[in-house]
Amino acid sequence: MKKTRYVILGLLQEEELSGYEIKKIINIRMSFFWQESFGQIYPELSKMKEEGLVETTDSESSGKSKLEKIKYRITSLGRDEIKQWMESENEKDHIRSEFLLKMYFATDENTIEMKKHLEEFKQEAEQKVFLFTLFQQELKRIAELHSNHSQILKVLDLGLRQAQLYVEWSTEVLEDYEM
Amino acid sequence: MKKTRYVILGLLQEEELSGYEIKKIINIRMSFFWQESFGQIYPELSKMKEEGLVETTDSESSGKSKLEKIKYRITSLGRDEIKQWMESENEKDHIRSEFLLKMYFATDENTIEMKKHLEEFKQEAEQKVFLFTLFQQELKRIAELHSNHSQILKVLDLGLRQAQLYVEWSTEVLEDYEM
DNA sequence: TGATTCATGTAACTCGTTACATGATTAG
DNA sequence: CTAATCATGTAACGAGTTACATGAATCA
Repeated sequence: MKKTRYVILGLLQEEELSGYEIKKIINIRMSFFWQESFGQIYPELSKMKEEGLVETTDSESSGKSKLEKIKYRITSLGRDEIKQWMESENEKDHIRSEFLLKMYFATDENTIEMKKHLEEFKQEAEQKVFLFTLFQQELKRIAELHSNHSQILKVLDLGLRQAQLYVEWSTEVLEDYEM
Repeated sequence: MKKTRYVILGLLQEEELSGYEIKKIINIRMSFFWQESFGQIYPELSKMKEEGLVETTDSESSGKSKLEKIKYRITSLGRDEIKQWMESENEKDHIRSEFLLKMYFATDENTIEMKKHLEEFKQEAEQKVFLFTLFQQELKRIAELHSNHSQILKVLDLGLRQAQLYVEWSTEVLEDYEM
């Protein structure tokens, strides 16, 4: 079952956001366990507005900008919806890693290519370690502002440790390849 | 782009298998980084047979059984196809964890539910640690038989360590909840 | 004997990505 | 001034799941 609405409602719980901003946040902060595309987000926002789960904030206050940035706000109906979801059973995780699939099937004939894939995998993991560390420090600084920052920090902590594991593992495998 | 054919070809590299067996192997051994459904596997096998990437082994040798179990064998064309794939760029990983999504959005109001979800998550991770350990021991025993067992062991090792990380992390978070 | 598992396959449907169209704004 | 980014939206397509149908074999 489609979960797009819950990601959106979850983010709107904290602050008013536009579709574009929602996409950006998912991309940057949630990419290690979730992803959504514009083709899902925009239609879902319209649908949820019709259903009364969100509403648009008609803040044309700063009249200078003609850039049509539509900010959404969660309604109490929306809060009910997300609360109900929170209590529901979780769907089984869905994971697909083409790299691990190749790794699993690789033979002696593929050593050269696999080394390349491994190095790329390692680099990506290092990137993630870097980004997560940054984001973590930023969140810790402003931990008082929002009520659920401690939750986000916990998820982030898992993401960081997972990325670190990936770095360690790929380093080990690469060393093994050199011998 | 659809990857079903590569999983199938990868498994057929090692041994002759039926569609049902392919599904089972993916479910048990590869579930932490890949999944496929019957609705993908069976049509893909037919298509690949037409394309000449696989062929059926008409072994009606043991005439007693009428159970129509169709075993597939990889052809040299199929081996070319998988080799080409091995050299190609990897698609970005695709991951969806409804549990982590809930964790990310949880507030004080959801503490009771989240504890339940956390315990379930922990249990599943413990199950994985158990299963991966078993499978690893079995593979190590027969490591000589197949050429690419060392690769599988490496992937399995990552899966195991990841599952262990999940157990540690959820234990910590649960302890945090108790206070 | 009846339930469960083994085994193959298809059709309908939902989900999700990609490509495209449009136009404003900002950075170099 | 031009490229990149911001911003919204839709249509078409492809991927993937689920439900169903069928029937043999095994287990209790």
